[in-house]
Amino acid sequence: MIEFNLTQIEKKWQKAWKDNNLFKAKKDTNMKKFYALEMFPYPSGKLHMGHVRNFSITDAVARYKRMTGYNVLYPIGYDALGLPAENAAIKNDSDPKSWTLKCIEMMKAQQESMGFSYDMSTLTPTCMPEYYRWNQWIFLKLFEKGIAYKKVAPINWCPDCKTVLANEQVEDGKCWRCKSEVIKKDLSQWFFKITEYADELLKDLSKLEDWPEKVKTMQKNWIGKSEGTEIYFKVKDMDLEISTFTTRPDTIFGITYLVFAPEHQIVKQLIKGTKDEKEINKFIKEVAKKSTIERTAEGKEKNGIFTGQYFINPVNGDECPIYIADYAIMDYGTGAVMAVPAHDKRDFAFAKKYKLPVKVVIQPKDNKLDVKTLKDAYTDSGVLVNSAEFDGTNNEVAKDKITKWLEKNKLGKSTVNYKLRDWLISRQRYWGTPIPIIYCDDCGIVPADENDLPIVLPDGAKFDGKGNPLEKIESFINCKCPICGKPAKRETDTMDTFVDSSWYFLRYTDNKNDKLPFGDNHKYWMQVDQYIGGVEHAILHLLYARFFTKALRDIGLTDIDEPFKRLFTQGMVLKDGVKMSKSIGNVVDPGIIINKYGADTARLFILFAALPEKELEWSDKGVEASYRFLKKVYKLVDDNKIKATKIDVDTLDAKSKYVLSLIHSTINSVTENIDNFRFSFAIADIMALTVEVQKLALKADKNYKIVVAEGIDTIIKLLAPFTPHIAEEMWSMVGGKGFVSEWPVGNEDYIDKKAILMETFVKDTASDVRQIVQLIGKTPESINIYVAPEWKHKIYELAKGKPKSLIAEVMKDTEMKEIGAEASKYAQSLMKRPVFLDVLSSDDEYLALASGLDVFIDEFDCEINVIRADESESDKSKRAEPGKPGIEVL
RNA sequence: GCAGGGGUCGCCAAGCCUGGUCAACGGCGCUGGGCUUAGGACCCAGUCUUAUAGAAGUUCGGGGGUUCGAAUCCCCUCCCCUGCACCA
Repeated sequence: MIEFNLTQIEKKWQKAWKDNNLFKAKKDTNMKKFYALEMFPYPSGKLHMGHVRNFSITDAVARYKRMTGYNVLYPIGYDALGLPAENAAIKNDSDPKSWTLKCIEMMKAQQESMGFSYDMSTLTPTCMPEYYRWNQWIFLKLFEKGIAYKKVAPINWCPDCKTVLANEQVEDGKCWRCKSEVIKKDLSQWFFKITEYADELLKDLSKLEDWPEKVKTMQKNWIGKSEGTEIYFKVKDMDLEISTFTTRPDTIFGITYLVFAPEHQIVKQLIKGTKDEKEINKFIKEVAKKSTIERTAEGKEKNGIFTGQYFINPVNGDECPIYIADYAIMDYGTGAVMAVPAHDKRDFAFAKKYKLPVKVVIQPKDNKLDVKTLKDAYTDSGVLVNSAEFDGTNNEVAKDKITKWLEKNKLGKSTVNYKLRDWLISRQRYWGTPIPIIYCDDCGIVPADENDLPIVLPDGAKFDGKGNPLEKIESFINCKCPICGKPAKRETDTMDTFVDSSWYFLRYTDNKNDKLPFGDNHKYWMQVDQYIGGVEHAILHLLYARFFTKALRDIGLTDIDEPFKRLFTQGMVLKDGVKMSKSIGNVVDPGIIINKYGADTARLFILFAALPEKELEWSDKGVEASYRFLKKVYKLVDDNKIKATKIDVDTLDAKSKYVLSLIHSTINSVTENIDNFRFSFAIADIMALTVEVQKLALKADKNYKIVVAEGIDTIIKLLAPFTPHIAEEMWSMVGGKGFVSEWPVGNEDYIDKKAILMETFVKDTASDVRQIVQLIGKTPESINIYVAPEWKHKIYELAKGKPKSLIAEVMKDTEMKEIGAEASKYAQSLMKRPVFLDVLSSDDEYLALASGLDVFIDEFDCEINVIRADESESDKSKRAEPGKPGIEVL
């Protein structure tokens, strides 16, 4: 057995690719382009299997597209700013920059060892001023436009660490690092006005035809558009108006109380001076203490308290109590909810708990609701009752009618509400893009001068985990006001790292530009033709990136309004049925796999073991199978170092004709499968072809060699997108010039259905013969094969495309529909043999078998006699008897 | 609760859109054999049940329907995963 050192081969070709600068995107904008992009990784320093899968898929696409003549841009980059680096710095008493850069080097080395075909010239980590200065530049433009703005907002604040925490960093209401209780705090924060784009972001989802439905749905839900009505209520005996939002204005006559979110500003005025003020404030404090997660986790139990105040329902003059309840949230709608217990499940539950009245205003068509027996809210449609002039109206119609009535009487208006909220980009952290804003005592909030960019993160920060290090660096904070020139203070908040990833794909098209974030070059490259990454980014990153593209369009930088033409979300990598994770301890280190089996093996396994969008179950056995396959191909090429030449089909015999057919039909199927992201099918096809070519290669005849060469040539090319290193190596072994660069095209003239038919005959017979030979354990001297005319059913290949019409004919002839079940059986019996046999003349069939038999002569080196069973009466006795496979070995 | 995706012959996993080449691709595993001192590797065959068989039977979560014919279409139902979740 031949030994081959895959790791050595891989190193050799990685160097060759690098030396030849093979993957640099070309400047020629006349070429058809393809922009392949993977979601750039956070530089943790180590690749995990998820990365390897992501990149292997993208690389296969990029390589395939290059081979089919596209000018491909396949960039590399790192999402290099962010918390982990800062935490590492705190832990190791170092600084985030050197830690990050070190990690990038390690990660890049691993990516190189996988042989991904990046255009290395695009590499710009987002932590470099050359990149983040453009974050600042864009911020200034967005500030000018009013898209970036500052407002006071409640955030999670850790009093010990003196910093904001992301929701994910709050565990059970406590800081994940120091375990002290996190408090809600109002802080002045920077936002991007993504809500202004809510409608467009929603509408344009329909443009994204090649996005997974799942992702589009998730975004749609996240934006959460809901059309409804804003209704105003007057507080009894007070000069206060309450605004509420509802999608059910049709139930307005059924209101029996109203709830406020505890944080609602009006609440203070409402309870001021009332006898229960203290108690109510206590309740509010308790709710505020709970984290959002805690508050919503229970799900069922609703808590509230009566304010002592009443409001007036304008449609009927009812006076109803005003409550404060934890199930009302400040972030949605107006923070106040009109409660209709009879027709809303939450209101119903709350009303039952606090013994509030329930009033039915919608009756279903079939049965009548009775307040006394009502077990839960009725939320379906029906006809209005107890609703004055609207009685008898269908509730869907009433929604509109009542809203119009409210509008006419200035008691409300139709409105649209979104769940989407503005994007809070302020971070009280060091390792992010400094927000280019200056605070001047005289001029107020002043944007930094564009010419002063970049505002660079200062060195010498101390990372002690207490607050934002930037706040302690005087040289950074102190500056001059760009307007009046007086001493002023710099903003110390930095930007959320999602800002970096919201437009990096644009920077890649023009990453050396020092005048603008990107230039005209992007017009040629954008949109990203294929974006590939994990589904975990379905909302945040992908929504931000879409928003950013639109915002950049509105500040005149581009005409594009959707960045990613096709999105592909790959499945997770599992081990033992669960996600690979450190805590479970089932992580497989890609580095170890690469060292042991080589990058090509890892890539092949990952692409072969599951369809890319499905979950991938890691299997060591599977990896070994992939390795064996590569070894097998390598041996095949090593044994047959011949160059492909032109083929004259007429000179070929049946066997080689068959293999030639298979070669070209495989080219077609592999091409189709890659186009449809079915890499595992494509690879299975290549494997099947390899087996056939290998068998043919065992023959000594020159005739075969031509086809074997063609097969090898094809296999190398087809494998190149998946296992590029070994493909290059084999390409050079057969004397190929340069690098594997051309995708093969299936030649229809070579695809010979008859040849395939012959093969199926031979294959069937061969398996029988082989078995007998193996049973005997010795090479036979002579083999007799008796062929019954109806012998083989496997002539479907030739009948391809015909069965349906044939069946139709049969059905017509026998008027099957009327005969019923009997006919069904009849049709089936017809379909199984006679019908298809008619497609072929029996001579063809016979010839097919006969001409395929040279295989045996070669394989067993014995005499073969083919006896056609129907040649004469006497031969019928020699027809295959039960127990014999129609073959006699002498 | 809402939304999305699934349940296929030991395991992984195709097929379903466009119903009949489906007992159902491929990989793994297992069994037998060839080759070998042996093992590994490699090669061949088998791997739902019955059967001498190229035959038949019973299968694609469960139930029902449409059809001459259903893994595939329709309805109901059970189970699993994923996302969002007291969104008014």
